[in-house]
Amino acid sequence: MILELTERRQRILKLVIQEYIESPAKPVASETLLKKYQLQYSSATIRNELAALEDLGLLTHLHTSAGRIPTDAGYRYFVENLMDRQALSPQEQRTIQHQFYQVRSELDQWIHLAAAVLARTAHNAAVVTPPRAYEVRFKHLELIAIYETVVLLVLVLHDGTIKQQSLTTEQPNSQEDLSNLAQYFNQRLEGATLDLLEGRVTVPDEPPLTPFARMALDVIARAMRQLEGQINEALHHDGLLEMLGQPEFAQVDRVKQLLRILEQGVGIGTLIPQALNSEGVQVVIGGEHGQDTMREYSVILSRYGRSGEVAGVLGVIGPTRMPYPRSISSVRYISSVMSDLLAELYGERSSSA
Amino acid sequence: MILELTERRQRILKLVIQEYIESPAKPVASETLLKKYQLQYSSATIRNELAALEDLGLLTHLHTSAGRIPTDAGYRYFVENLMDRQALSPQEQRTIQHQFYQVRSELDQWIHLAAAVLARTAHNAAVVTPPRAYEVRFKHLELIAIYETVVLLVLVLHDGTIKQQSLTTEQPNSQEDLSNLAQYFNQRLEGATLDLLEGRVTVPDEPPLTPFARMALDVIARAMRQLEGQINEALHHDGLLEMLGQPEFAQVDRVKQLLRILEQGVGIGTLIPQALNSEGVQVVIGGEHGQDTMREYSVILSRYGRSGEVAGVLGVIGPTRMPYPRSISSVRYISSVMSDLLAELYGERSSSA
DNA sequence: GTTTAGCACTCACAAGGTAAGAGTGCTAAA
DNA sequence: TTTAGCACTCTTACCTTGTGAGTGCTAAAC
Repeated sequence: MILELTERRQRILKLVIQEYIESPAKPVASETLLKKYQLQYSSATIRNELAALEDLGLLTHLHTSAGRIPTDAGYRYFVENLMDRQALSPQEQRTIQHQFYQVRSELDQWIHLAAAVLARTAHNAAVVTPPRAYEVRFKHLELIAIYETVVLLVLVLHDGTIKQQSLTTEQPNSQEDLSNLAQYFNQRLEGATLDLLEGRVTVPDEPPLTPFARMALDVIARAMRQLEGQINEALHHDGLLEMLGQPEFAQVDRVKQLLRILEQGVGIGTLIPQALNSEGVQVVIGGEHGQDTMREYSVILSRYGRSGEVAGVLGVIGPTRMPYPRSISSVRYISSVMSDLLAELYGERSSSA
Repeated sequence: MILELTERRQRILKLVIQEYIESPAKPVASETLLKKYQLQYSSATIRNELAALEDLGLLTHLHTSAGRIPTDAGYRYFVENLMDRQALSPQEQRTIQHQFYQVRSELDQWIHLAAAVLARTAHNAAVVTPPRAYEVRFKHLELIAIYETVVLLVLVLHDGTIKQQSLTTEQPNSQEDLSNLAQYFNQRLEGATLDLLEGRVTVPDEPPLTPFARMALDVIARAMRQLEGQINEALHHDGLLEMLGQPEFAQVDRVKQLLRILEQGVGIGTLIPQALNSEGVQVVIGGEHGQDTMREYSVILSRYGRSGEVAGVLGVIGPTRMPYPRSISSVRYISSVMSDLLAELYGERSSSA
């Protein structure tokens, strides 16, 4: 649906939305607009225009004598046509760069930092999935004798994901035997995908695997299988506290809803794989995608890393009344920073944003 | 302070507290007690006794014509003297055992499962710290070439903790060189504490470390230093959603308080190291320990694992009005299950509870 | 001395009623 | 097309009142 709006209507719509976002959440009255932004026409004219915008479905009313609030369509129009697309200030960019620089070598801190920084920058809740390769591939195995009959298996995958498992054996193991076995696996399995594992180590003309080696292989296969479909489960979030001050969350029911979205991925489950395969920043406003759970929330997501290689998703979740320009800039900028980090780690195949 | 209460007063106090916990959070009236528990004395007598218990500081009033609610001291008396110390039902124990059995070899899942199970069993928020050794000791190092000049360093500590770091070098590295260096470190550093690291690898009559080896050693030292004081930061929690239905959290401010406790460790920071060095289940009711933040919350903590060896802390946090018997049983049982898991992993030095 | 019936008293809470204020929508004139 | 003016609507805050729950006290009963 393409809407042709007169310049004046565009201007008024934009002001209503900006005012509503900053007020915060107070319905916007014609008189307020007139006074605050010194418009050239009277409040009656503004009222006429507001009524027109309401007929177009971009604004609504809570009751006859209340000011206007934007509809989902109104926000959508704002995001696509009216919004000032300003980047984060150089000062903020430097601060963020600096924070990431400090943890650049600590892979397990990345997503925590990303979520924390994003939440604080966008003033909303943030979600981040860890970077994962499109395909799960074996990289390295380590077997460490922890205690006579207990072995710690550390599996490193091609994208840097690490899984640790413990194995209990009948007989005591020497570290030497374990290291040899690990080396054997490392030589044979380098780069293997899940379906290649078996074939690489069980070759017709060779002695079969020992029971322990068989067990280890099974554990590796199971771990890799588990990681294949795990994107949603690994959703990390931050910034809940940031949001609870907002008027939308004055009643606890709303907080519960939000928790279900953030902790259990209800409602954003489908959006994440979608964002992983898209370019640029995705904005979903309210119930646009037919998700009833999300009717009162907006989600701004972006992939970081490179599609098909190692990549993850990060984004912001908040009430539909959210500062879109700032949120979008934040998501865009932080995803570019994360992309650069990944590029550094996996070689310069990726390009900087 | 030792309080001598007549049997009747004890009985009434116990009923008031149980009723208040289950009502939920409704002040308890004399008439209610009489009807619901068919006491042998009249409501007037009960009122006299209630007034006496109030004089002793075990109960209070919100206003003259309101029923009684317990004070912190009342809860304390209840927990120490009146509570029925029932264990979890065999059925529940089996379910919990079963859940832990399923992830017994996946170390990184333990604390997630523990928090989830504890929260659901105790119907409150749960906190769990990962198992950590009293002393941080080197166990194993792995250096993996990820990309020409990028190396993934995987450090395994003696307690099973894994840290991953990336290193960037000037020159490309061969996996063979890396493996050799790792092996060299593994031989020299086995079991070394932080202050021994340096001495083990820089021996007077040997060639000095290569720049890369020096860098790796620094990273190891930094990681170990970081882990030394990290108990609080690693606090994992679950069950927030579980609690929001309770009347205590009807207003969002309370939710914010709770979040600050769970996410930032405000108010429980000191309790955790304390629990780590104590035997048995610790119960802190309301502001007993002078923590103003915690005035309206109770904490039930227990160590799991063995003091001085590998151990962690788990527990329950809720409003002072919490089902103490059940929470305490849950914490006790799950800490014993976790202790058993640890014992299995690190040998039979620990005893089952 | 302990228990209990009886009753006055207190306080929270809900219901109803009113007034004030914000803001629209419409009309008619500019 | 714009705008002044005003009636109308609806929310919100505030008060008032009534009701019910529940205590605390007193005086009689056990």
